[in-house]
Amino acid sequence: MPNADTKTRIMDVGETLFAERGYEATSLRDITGKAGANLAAVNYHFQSKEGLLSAIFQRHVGPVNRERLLVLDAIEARASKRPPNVEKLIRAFLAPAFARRRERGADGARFMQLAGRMHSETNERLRSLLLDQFEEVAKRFGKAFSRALPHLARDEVSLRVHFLIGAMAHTLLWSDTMLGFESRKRRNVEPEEALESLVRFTAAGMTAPVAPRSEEGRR
Amino acid sequence: MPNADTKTRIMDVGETLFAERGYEATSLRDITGKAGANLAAVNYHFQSKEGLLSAIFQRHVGPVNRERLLVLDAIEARASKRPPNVEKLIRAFLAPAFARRRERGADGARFMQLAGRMHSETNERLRSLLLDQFEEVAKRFGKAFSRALPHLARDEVSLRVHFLIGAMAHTLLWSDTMLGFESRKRRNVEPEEALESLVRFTAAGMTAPVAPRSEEGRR
DNA sequence: GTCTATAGCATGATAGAC
DNA sequence: GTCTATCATGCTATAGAC
Repeated sequence: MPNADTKTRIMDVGETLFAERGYEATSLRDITGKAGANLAAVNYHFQSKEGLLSAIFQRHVGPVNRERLLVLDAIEARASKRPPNVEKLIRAFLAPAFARRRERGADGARFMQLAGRMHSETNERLRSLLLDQFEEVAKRFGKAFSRALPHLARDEVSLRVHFLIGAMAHTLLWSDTMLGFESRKRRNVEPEEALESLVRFTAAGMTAPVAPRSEEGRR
Repeated sequence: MPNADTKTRIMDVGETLFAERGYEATSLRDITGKAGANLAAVNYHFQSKEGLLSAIFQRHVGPVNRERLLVLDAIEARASKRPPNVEKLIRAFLAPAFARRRERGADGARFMQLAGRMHSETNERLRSLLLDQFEEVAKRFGKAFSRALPHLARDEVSLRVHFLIGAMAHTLLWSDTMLGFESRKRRNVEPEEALESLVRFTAAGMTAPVAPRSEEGRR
């Protein structure tokens, strides 16, 4: 959308470059140059580089997280007393992010990549951008997974949720340019295909038995 | 080790800062300052900032990947004709990285974090640093997983390996300062505990049935 | 092998005209 | 709201003395 107003154009380009190269590796000059805007416009509209990232991130993550919570509401209303189904919980968590990609085309793909990247961001200030946005989702889904997996220790559930998030973040970041693991050939992965496969994988992982199948495989 | 020679001190500090803040966010001045070395020393010993990262990375990843391949050799020798056991393959891939942490203490923990971070590096030049080092491991383990999961399509195996790597990378990056998913309380996770849990999770994921349990959970 | 000094350029941010 | 010009600082890298 090269005809959008300056503020939007900056956000669009910023989204692309932050997603492709990362926050630190992208300069405001890169962004304003590509957006056909003046360098000073970033500070005028967003106060700072961090402000720009924040605005970009919230544009997508707000709707995605609202959708996640809506689906979770529906699941809990239907399950009411019984513990919720793990695969449904996982799908409620993952599908809205992948759906946004389908709905928004290139825009959505860029957001997915940026979101994946933010999960490995360790800068405290940038990280709290992400954590603030996820506070309610984290709390609600954490509780739901604990209820759905009552036989697991709390810490074990927490670990497994981290694995789920890691697998998701990696998929969001790379599914556009995924490399074959054996050869280095690139291939694109359809978001729907990646989602279905990821749900299967993580649902099996979350519900895995606590006691290892055999304790001799250790060597 | 504040008494090591300059070259080693630079590598140690570089490892710490690259792991904590990322490559782009760390300057050579940060490194040489903390290492009590001269700014020019980096270029003298390592030619460039990239050269330093490369040296740091190879110091650990070489031994880890050699160990991975040794264990894989043993598994394939024992299984010979039959397809190898998936959980053993996973353990062969994951355990050497976690073992290095146990053996090397703080050094190993820093390396784990750096390694986790490299998996979400998209800079082509830095990324090929990682891919070059992993070429043989990727090829051998890719083949082994395909043999161990003959009922799955090649692309499905490849996707699942990516999920495995994503879960691993996230765990390597965060296990030192893992946040509870519900509350934001930090807690440290013992590497052994994380490894065992990760193996269980990913073994279940890799061996998950292809056909979804029920196709109505879609909504 | 280590130092100082500096080249040469990029950075985020802002002041102030229009 | 957009521009130019510029500040102050940071960056990687190198030349050359010791």
